[in-house]
Amino acid sequence: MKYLLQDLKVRINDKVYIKDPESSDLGKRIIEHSILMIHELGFENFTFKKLGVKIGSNESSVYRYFENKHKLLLYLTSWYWGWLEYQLVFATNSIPKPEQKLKKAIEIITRSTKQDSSFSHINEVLLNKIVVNEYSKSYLTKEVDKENKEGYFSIYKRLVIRLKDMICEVNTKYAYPSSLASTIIEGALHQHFLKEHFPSLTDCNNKVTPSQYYTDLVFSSLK
Amino acid sequence: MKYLLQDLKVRINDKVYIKDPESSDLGKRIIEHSILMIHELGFENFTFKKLGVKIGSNESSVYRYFENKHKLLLYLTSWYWGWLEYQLVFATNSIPKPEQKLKKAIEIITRSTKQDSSFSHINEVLLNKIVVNEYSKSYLTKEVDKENKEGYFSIYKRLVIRLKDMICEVNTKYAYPSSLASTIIEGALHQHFLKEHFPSLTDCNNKVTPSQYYTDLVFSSLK
DNA sequence: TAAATTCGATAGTAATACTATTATATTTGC
DNA sequence: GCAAATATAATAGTATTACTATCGAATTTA
Repeated sequence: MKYLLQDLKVRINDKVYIKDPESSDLGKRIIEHSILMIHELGFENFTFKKLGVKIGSNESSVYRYFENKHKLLLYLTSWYWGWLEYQLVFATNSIPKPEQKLKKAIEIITRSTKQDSSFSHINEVLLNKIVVNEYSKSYLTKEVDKENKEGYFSIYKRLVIRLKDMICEVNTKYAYPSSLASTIIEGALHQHFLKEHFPSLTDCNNKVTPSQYYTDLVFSSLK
Repeated sequence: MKYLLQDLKVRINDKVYIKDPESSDLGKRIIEHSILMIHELGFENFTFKKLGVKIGSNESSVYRYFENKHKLLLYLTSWYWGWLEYQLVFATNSIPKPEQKLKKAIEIITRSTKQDSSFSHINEVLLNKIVVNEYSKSYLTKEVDKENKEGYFSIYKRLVIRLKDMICEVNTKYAYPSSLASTIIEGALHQHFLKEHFPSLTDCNNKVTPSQYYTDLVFSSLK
């Protein structure tokens, strides 16, 4: 799978970038180092100027790829959700039983990324941490409806709906499949965050994973 | 209850402000209009300069009350959680049966605020919307551990733990009471957001409330 | 009534988030 | 192999943000 993923290009709404960062060496360096720097500094303290210095290039060159850092965040998180969707489909495709399929899906979605493919310029482990810490900021804005209409969140939405469909396959009668799916995906990020920063607000720790919690939660509800 | 709440002063960690905004007329105007303006402009576009103009005062005067807008957000959200905690305790105190008590608690926590006390300078309806849209930004920062140590999130944590305790009273054996409690509180905000901006990702709408969804979720898990 | 506090006004700084221009370097198309 | 097109680096500049500092007038309090 590692090798398959290597050649996979996640297709991202071309309105989030001005010039496709996959199309040049500089573009790839922008992606690579923006992941490292956003992880290191946090999104608020990250600037294109600092990124320019880091990649031995110029602020204005970065602006040729992305309109602003918000669009860059949309690019990175879209890439992450696309990558996760691929993993989800790949891992669950061949499972015939709905229960087992859903169980696997929950596992894929709620686990924290442990290793990156270490070939490409994208470090998935750090990108996962960025999503935990920064994803909400990409939609908790005044522009969310406009950007949603333009399709900036379509990969994420597709992922939630895939999970919803799997829930429905297990129990057609369940009344809240969409809410449950969105709860799992968004909630898993939150539990990972709590584990790191507010351990008293979660039961997840070294021994108990978010996967276990959500598996229990989901199958109790669908029973 | 309305009248009781009027006189209730939510006690907020005094490190979040430089000068207690409750201690002066200007301070109260700062709180009142920052709620209106953050709701209107969103947190990112809100500045102390704009606030100064709105309250017919000066940027530098606002800085005498709050170090920066992040601290102001911490103040507002702490106030909200303190207010909600009061409502929770008030409404559940006299209920003897653990199941009914928890049911009521879920209702209080997951409902959207429908009316404000309309006496004080704080508009709870708008503040609730601010919490839905902005609360995550108060802790998804690089300073979260430091600020957590200084007690900036203690009211919120106390609320989660109260809910956790109620969950435990219903079922002592349940393995994930803290995670479930944090899921309800954070997840309810998320479902309200989805209802407004991503209706395809939730089952909540005019007819189905987050309260119903979470009540079902919780009691299924605790069965 | 003196002292202390509060507030409004003004000024100033460093950083951010861009935009514009130009010269050079590299790629590509013929 | 050369001209044209494109990409990049460097520089400069602007508006806004997020503050800090100072000062004098008004108000409160002791």
